Amino acid sequence: MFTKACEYAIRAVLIITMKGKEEQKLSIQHIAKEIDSPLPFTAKILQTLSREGLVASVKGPNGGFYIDPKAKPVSLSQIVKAMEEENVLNTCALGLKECSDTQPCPIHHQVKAYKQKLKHVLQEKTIQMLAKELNEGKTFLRISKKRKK
Amino acid sequence: MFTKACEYAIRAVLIITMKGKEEQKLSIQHIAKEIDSPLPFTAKILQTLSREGLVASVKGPNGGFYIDPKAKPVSLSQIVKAMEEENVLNTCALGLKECSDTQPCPIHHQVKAYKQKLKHVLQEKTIQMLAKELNEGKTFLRISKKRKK
DNA sequence: TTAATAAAGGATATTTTTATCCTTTATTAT
DNA sequence: ATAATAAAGGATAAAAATATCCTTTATTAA
Repeated sequence: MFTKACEYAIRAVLIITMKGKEEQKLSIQHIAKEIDSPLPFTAKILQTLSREGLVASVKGPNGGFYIDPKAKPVSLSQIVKAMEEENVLNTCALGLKECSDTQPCPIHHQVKAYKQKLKHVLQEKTIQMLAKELNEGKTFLRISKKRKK
Repeated sequence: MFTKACEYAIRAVLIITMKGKEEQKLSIQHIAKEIDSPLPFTAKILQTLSREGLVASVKGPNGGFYIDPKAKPVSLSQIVKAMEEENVLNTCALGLKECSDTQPCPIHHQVKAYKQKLKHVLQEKTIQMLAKELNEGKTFLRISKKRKK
């Protein structure tokens, strides 16, 4: 559905939102380990996210990534857009250049409803909402270790 | 959503179903032109589809591709499977190895419904059904030329 | 039986995505 | 000021997807 880059991006912003504070920023190393992603590739993605203003970053000792608590919540679609994948849900499922309600491809109608719903999810769901559910243990980003007896 | 290879595959089988008859088979050239796809790449894809038994083919003069009228209708998911993309709808949207109803990723539930419905569409819709709608002018594979006055 | 035709198959090339490495810049602590 | 640290940025490498080319095999028509 998304590219690896986009998957890592969403996971990274989630971790930064959950664990990054202005007084204790997260390093690339920490983030990559936490989301189990290749470190240098993750660094590139964080560069993009930082440039796009979706995460805050500071260089140097004690530097790293965090979310400005004054900043507006970040929607999933903002991240998808930052990773230049906005068209995942806007292109024809059969790859036709011309495909629309008036000139639909053979599966246009069947696919349309679901694309729209998903688009809505991406627009409405913010990283902050998802981070909350993660904190509450309702959802997961990594395999929850079996607790010792 | 699908790879180019899979898009071409679906479009190719549709064209073969609509226009290919045992007594008048379709050449690779004809198919590639019809679905506006790169010829040699399309040839490769047709090889796969033929090997998987989703289309019939004959070599030599007057050879080409057609659909055996005695064969069972082909579902979209059969094509997707033949192109080895069955997992498009079975993998976690955030790329997690472990993601399930009991250990859901942050967007598992939101995405699940979408994936299931789409999976259902792929299983239920056959190329024959879609070809019928194409023939009836209800759907399109190429830009319909504006008719002259 | 031979020549022509058209798909099958194998090898190779190009492009995009994924991933890595190295140098530069900003920031902090000493 | 200087050294250490950590992200930013640029250049490069590896892998996968897309695309092309050439030879072989099967079939048909002459």
